[in-house]
Parts: sequence; C-alpha cells; structure tokens
Amino acid sequence: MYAEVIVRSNTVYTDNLFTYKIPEFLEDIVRIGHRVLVPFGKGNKPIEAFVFKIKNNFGDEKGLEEENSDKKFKIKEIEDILDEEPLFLPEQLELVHWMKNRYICTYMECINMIYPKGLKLKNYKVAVLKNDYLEKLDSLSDDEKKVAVKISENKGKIKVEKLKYLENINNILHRMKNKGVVDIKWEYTNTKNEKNMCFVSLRYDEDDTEEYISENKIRIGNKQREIIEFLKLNEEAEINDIVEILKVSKQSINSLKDRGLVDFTMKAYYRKPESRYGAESKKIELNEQQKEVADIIKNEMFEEDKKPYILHGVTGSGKTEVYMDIVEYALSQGLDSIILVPEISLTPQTVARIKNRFGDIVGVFHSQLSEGEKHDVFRAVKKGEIRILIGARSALFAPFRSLGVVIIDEFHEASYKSEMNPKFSALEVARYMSFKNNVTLVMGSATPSVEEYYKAKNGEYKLLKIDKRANSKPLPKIEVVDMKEELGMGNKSIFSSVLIDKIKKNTAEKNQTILFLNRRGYANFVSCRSCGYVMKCENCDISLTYHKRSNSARCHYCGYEKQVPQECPECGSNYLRPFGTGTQRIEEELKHLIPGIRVLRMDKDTTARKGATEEILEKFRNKEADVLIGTQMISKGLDFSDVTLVGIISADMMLNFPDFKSFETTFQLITQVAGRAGRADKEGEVILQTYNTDHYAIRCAMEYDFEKFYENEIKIRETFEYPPFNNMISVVISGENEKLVEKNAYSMYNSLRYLFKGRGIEDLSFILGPNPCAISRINKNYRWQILFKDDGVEINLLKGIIKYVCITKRDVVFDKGINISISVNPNSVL
DNA sequence: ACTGACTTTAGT
DNA sequence: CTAAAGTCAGTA
Repeated sequence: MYAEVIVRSNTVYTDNLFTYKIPEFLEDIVRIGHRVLVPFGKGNKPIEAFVFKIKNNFGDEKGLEEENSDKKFKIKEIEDILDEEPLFLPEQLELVHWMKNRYICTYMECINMIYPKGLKLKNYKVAVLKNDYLEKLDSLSDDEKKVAVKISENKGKIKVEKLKYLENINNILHRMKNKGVVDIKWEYTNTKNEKNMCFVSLRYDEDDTEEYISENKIRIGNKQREIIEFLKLNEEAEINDIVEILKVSKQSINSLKDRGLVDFTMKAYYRKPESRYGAESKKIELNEQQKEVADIIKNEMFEEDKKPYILHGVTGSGKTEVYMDIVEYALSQGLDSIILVPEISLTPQTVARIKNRFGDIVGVFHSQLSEGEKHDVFRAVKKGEIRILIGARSALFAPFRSLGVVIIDEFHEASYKSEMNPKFSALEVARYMSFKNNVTLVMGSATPSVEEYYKAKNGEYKLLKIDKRANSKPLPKIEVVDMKEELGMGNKSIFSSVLIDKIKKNTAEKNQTILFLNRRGYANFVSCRSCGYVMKCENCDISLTYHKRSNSARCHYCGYEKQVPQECPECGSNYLRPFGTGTQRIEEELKHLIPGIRVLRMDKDTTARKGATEEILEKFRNKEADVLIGTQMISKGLDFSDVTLVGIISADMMLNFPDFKSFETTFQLITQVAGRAGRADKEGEVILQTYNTDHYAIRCAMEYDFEKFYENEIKIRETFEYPPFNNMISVVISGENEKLVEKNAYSMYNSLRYLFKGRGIEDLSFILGPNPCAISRINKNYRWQILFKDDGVEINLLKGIIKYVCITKRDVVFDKGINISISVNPNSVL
C-alpha cells in the first residue's frame, strides 16, 4: 500500500503529493488525515507529512510502474505515524485541495489554516562518536580532537547546532566522518504544545486512608501528613497548587502516589484568552418579521439542495437575535454552528450576547490568539466541548464533526477576504462548505455587497428581508449639509453650524453623539504653503499623516515616523503646515468649540493596547463621555441606547478613493454609521457633511434606498466589466530594487504572452499592465502589478498559466529578491 | 529553500 | 595532491 502525502517544507518547490510506501506494521493503522514522519531529501531528513490519499498500487494513471518507466523514482517508506488519530477529517483535506486551486497557493499554506501549530516536529542533526573512536584518535588533527572531546563530554552524542560556535564545524565533522570517528544522523522530537493539569486526590476516603497506612505500615513524614490532611479537606487539588500552598516538594507528592495513597488525574488545560465582555442578558421575543425569517431557515435546515440565504435587514433590525434563534434550533437538532464576525475585537457586544445566551459551549477564535490558544480552541472543538464558535474568518476551518450552520454577519465587510496566503474569501469558502456538506449558510447585512446581491438576484441565494427596526422606530433621518454652502457663508470650520448646534443640544439633553471620520491622526498631510513640498515616507510612496501630540509625521503603512522640521527642507521657508482633517483634529476643535464637552476617541492610535477598545466602549456606555469620535471601527455593531445623534464629518473622503469599490464603500459606511443612532427607545438623527451633495451614493444612502443604489452601481460594474461580471486576478511583483522589479514585471508579461500564443491566444486585452501599483512603494519595496480579467479567456486556463509562471517556473522567470503576490478577486487594486 | 553531490580553484 | 569554496540538481 502507498500513501500520497504533502510534506511540510516552506518552499513552493515541494508543493506536490509525494508517494511513500506504507510499511506493513502501519497498513491497518494509517488513514487519510494522519500526520506521519517521512524521510525526505538526500539526507533523509525526518520531516512531517500529511496523508492525502491511500492507494493499493501506485502510478496506475501515469504508467509509473517501477520497471518500465524512465521517470521512476525510488520509493521510500513512511517511518511512523506522529499521532494516534488522524489530525484531519477527509472533508477538510478536500477543502484544502479546493482552496489551493481556487486561490493559487500551496498545500502547506492551506494546511496551516486547518492546523494551528500546537503540535510541532523539531528535527536536528546530531554527531555521534563511534564506539571505537579512541583507537583512531591519533589520526585526528587538533581541532578534530577538540570536537571529539566535546562530544565525549556530552555522553558521546551532541546536536550539531551546539557546535556551531566553532569555525568551520561542518568541514571538521565531515572529515571526522570520513575517518570513521563519528556518525552524522538526523533526529527529531514530536512535541505537543498542549498543557495538562495534574490533579491529586486521595485514593480512599478518610478512614480507609488511615487504615491503609497502618495496615501496610507506611511511615509518613510531616510534610506528607500535611498533604493527606489537606486532601481530606479538599477532594481534589492541582499539584502545583499543593506545592504552592503547603510549601512541599513535588517529590513528596510523588512518593505518596508510589505508595498507593493518592491518585493523579490529568485534565486538559486550555489557555483561556481573557474574556472581559460586559454581561447583559435579556432573552428577547422575536418580532413577526424576525420570526418569519428564522422559521424559513429552520424549516429548510434538513433539506438537501437548499440555497444559502442572504438576510438583508436594516440596521437595528435585530439580526443577531435571528442568528441566535437559528443556532439554538440547530443545537437542539444536534448540529454545531460557526458565527463569523468581521473583526472580533470590534464587536465585544455581539460576543457577550452569544456567550450569555449559550454559556460554556461558546468558543471564540480570532487572529490575535497565540498559536497555542488557537490550537486549544480547535482541540476543544474536536472534543465537542465547543459547539458554537464565534470568530473571524479563520474560524471557518474549525474541525467540527457535525456542523449545521454557518452565519456570516456583516458579510459585505472587506475583512472577509484574507490578505495573506491563502488569500481566501470567507464567503466563498463558506459557500463551498454549504454545498459540499449541506450546511445552512446565512449571510446577513444591512448593506449587502453589490456582488453578492447580484448573485442573489440571479438565484444563487435565497433573499430574505427585514425592513423594520426591532424597536419599531423609523430609521434615523439623515440630513445632508452642503459644506460648499457653509464655506460660502464664511464657516471655515470642519463642523457645520447645524452639526455644532445639534451636538450642543443633544449633550444638554443628556444624550450621546457619535462622530465619524474615516481618517486617524491630526491632519492628512504636511505641506509647505510656499513651495508645495509634501512630507513623504522614506520607505513608502505615501504622504505622511500629522500627529499633533508628538509633532511628528507618521506613515500609516509602515509606521515610519519623523519630527516635523521648523523649516521646509525644499525652500527653507517656515510655512510648513498640516493640511486636511483627522480624528485628533476633530477632537481638538470640538473641545475648543464646546468647552467642557467630554470626548472619547477611538481609532487605531487609541486602541493599539490590548483591551483598550473594550475600555473605551465601556466608558462610553457608562456615559463618562458625551461624544465618541472614531474611524471605521465605530461603524460596526455598536449598540448604545442613548446615542441619538450621529455626525458624518466628511463623506467625500471615501468617495474620492481611487478604487472601483469606493462608491459602494461610501454607501455602506454611511448606512452603517447612521444605523448607530436611535437604536433603543429614543429616535435618532444623522447629520451628513459633504461637498458632493448630488452623488448617487450619498443620495441613496440618505433615503436608505439600497435597491436604487444597487441599480446604479451594477450598471457601472457592467459597463467597466468589473466583478461580479468578471473575475479579477492581481499579481503584484515587488522588491527593493526598482529597476529589477520593473524588469521582472516585464519578463513575467513576456512569459505569459509566449504561453498564451502557444495556445493560439493572440488577443491579450484581458491582461492589464504591467504597471506600477497605485501605491508604488511600501516598506522599501517597489511594486508593480499585472491585472487579469477572465474576459475572453477561460478562468482555469488563466489561473493555470499564472500558476505555471509564478510558481512552477518561478526561479526561471523571476530573479532572487523578488516577491510575488497573487490575489483572486482582491479587495482593492492599489 | 535546503541539502548533499559534484566541480573548480587555491594552496603547499 | 588535498582542502576549501563554488555550482548544480533533486526532493517519492
């Protein structure tokens, strides 16, 4: 029998299935999904591998019989299994296979998603002295003798790593090996990054213990006596606690165990990621609309060919309640659920609500967990201790055995597309899972993405709507303020007079206000009024943002920071000034305009510290502030009952972003931010400041007319052949050497042209570029891009050729020091 | 990419 | 002629 495995190595060159023979002793044991140990490479280095397929014979398709094929390879044997049970379920490996093809990445990158590195295989080389080395000692040179002595001091065996401090050690060892003094071997350890706690308890009850002691004439020391007395009072105690409390040694506890007085029980210990979420538990009766939607989904849960659902519910319509109702039903039917949220740290409220409703069976999974913590969560899922997992996109890969429901909240969010390999879209993966395993998929949003809505209209999803708020209040009225007029009336402030008046009034009435601006820092950029010089990052092609507190200019891409000089470095004038508006400036001006107002600011600068987000939100909830100023972060999921006013400072900022999704983003952000107002008993209102009052994204948002916005937007997408009408693939070529990057971009283009020509494709208008990226330099790396649309070319052929050029023939096409990043349907093409 | 094997060069 | 440095190809 043979196994096809994926080997763990961090290169693209070994991204194939490798065939190994299954030794007889493992034939009945090895299964698909097992982690095994295989010898790899010329040195037969022991490495970790994952069993993908098991076959009775091998090479039947390709004619690779051992005898007559000239391309035959020598087959090695699997050395051993690394875990008793297979690590992966077969459907997980199918998913890996699908993702690899879909997102043009390696097997290992996909495996890393379903396998947080809690188990590790460490391999290392050792030098072993041969038994008869003393006889050959005379033939050794001085440095060789030194090494021999060193090894013998180390009981005749040493990790080569530990000799690295000696110069030329590899050559010395090589010579010693030739002289027959040492052996060089590979060894490994298989470590589990799992913690167990050892609990100690008495084997017999109190009286029987004393009887046992006297019967067996056991002599007990003072310390041990203490331990026994302690255990009589405490049924069970963790071993480290006993050591701590009684100031005894582990040895004394062990000796009690050896003499049969106490028992040890090992229990899995899970690193508990701190969970400080406000507790607020109120079971809410679903209203009619909510119930209707939930019932449809619940009734179809066991139907074979149901479609995924898009739940289009206005802000404040209580989608979370619907989700919970569905999850509860699934649970009652023995099915597990995954709930995805955009960025877990931003929605502690949602997490808290779900935890309060379902208790201990709720797990949390997100990218800020350490690898060990992730491993623990997956382990608990596997054991069935977690039945409901709430988390960011990677929570999708949790090893549930009977997954019934996947819910994706705010599915329009960009963060569902991974920026790292595998650059997967959580929506696509969830859809794949729902088709493959008949999972109920519910994707909810107040502002569905144009792409998915288009698919829904084409019947790929079942569209469900909730158009009333749960509090049966109307959506907050949005008032548009034309900032051009304000300027005409002589108001140069960033606040319109209407907004300031409303904030004052709202504060006086003890209500709270949220102000939204999509830019952190104090000012957009620092520029010289005299010569037009703009301060730029030294590592990136980005103008620096002004931060007032440190009087410095910062790069929001790489973190570069520089003091703002007194004089302009170009012309020497002292007219260097910050321009534009950021959240810091809003805070400052607001405090200036309304003395005594209490303001909280929430952006990447104030939430960098762990737990800071929760702190700020908690303060705001406790009404320690009148106004919350924030960026994107405050647009999602926040639910404060006293917020009755929302101000959107500058809606144009996002509108003018050079990306085909910028209108959609603007519409979504306005709708979402506006939705923060008036969520409880009080009605809310929204002030929207803009220079662009006539833009359809703003007009439609103002009227809460999603359909109208969609109709406008989809026409534009169609005209310009953007998604959903085409798939786009972006390949970014980057590196520190500007000329080399350009050269490589062109050499990639030429390879592509050659390959397409070979297939009779002459018209290459579906390839855009190569061009420098819109942000032409990030972190010292120059960036060029080639864009593809699958227009006039079959997507799989396109992918196949990109993969061939960028991965298979990578070292032929590209120079060293060049990075390639491939993204299928990227969020942005900057 | 890494590693072992093979090739060339430098040094006595 | 040997040791060290450089080059190359395969990974089952």
